[in-house]
Amino acid sequence: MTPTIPELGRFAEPALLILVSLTEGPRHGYAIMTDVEAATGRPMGPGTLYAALARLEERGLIEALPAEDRRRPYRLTAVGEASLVDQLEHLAQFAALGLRRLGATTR
Amino acid sequence: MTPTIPELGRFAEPALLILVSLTEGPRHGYAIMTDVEAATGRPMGPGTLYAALARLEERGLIEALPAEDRRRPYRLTAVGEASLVDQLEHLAQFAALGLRRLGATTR
DNA sequence: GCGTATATATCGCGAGACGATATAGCCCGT
DNA sequence: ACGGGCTATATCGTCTCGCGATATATACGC
Repeated sequence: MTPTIPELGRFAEPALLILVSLTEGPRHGYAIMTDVEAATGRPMGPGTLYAALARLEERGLIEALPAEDRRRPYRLTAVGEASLVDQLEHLAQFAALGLRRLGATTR
Repeated sequence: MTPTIPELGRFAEPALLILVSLTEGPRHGYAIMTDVEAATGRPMGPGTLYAALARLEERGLIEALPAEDRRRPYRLTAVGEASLVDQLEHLAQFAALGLRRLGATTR
């Protein structure tokens, strides 16, 4: 695996999907759910969603905004955005490396 | 998350690292371990490694070759390679989408 | 008023990531 | 020849996490 990819670590699926969804602006849980489902085809159940949201907030990657109606919107923190950029860059490099190795052309 | 990414599912970290490592040819467990560690910086312990190998073999993504010395080499199956291409392509698309959203330039 | 969509919360199972530990053969230096 | 470090695999236990199921409540349309 010749070229070095630093810090390729723990890219948890649902968490990343949530963070990317939040790049379009603040959103509450249910909106993220439908958004992600629309984008990926696979539904993300509430168990997965709210658990991941709680973890992300706890770790300071997202933060809660004052609730409107019964909606509890979240937005990316600076840390969250930086972390997302970082992870996506590693991910992109890793995927590119693998595909290069396989001789496949990135569509 | 406007553009649709079908089947963005379960991109398990260690499993993918193993599969990518095996694209360079058949390798036994320990070689994969050191290879991955060299490439990523972070060591993958034997617990993670051999458990993941067992799962990958069980699912037909890799297969064992006749043992040389005390080494038990594995190689990618056709299914494994196809699956890897598939996952890496989705991963690349996803990462690209996210980075585009963030307005970041891929280094 | 009844069903459906919106919205969040919580529990529990099972899979998996990962550190720790065990075992054993091999190679090298002294 | 022996001791230490590298090669190589196996296994156990824990903790995290993904995810389905379920519960609850409000709002909207028919």
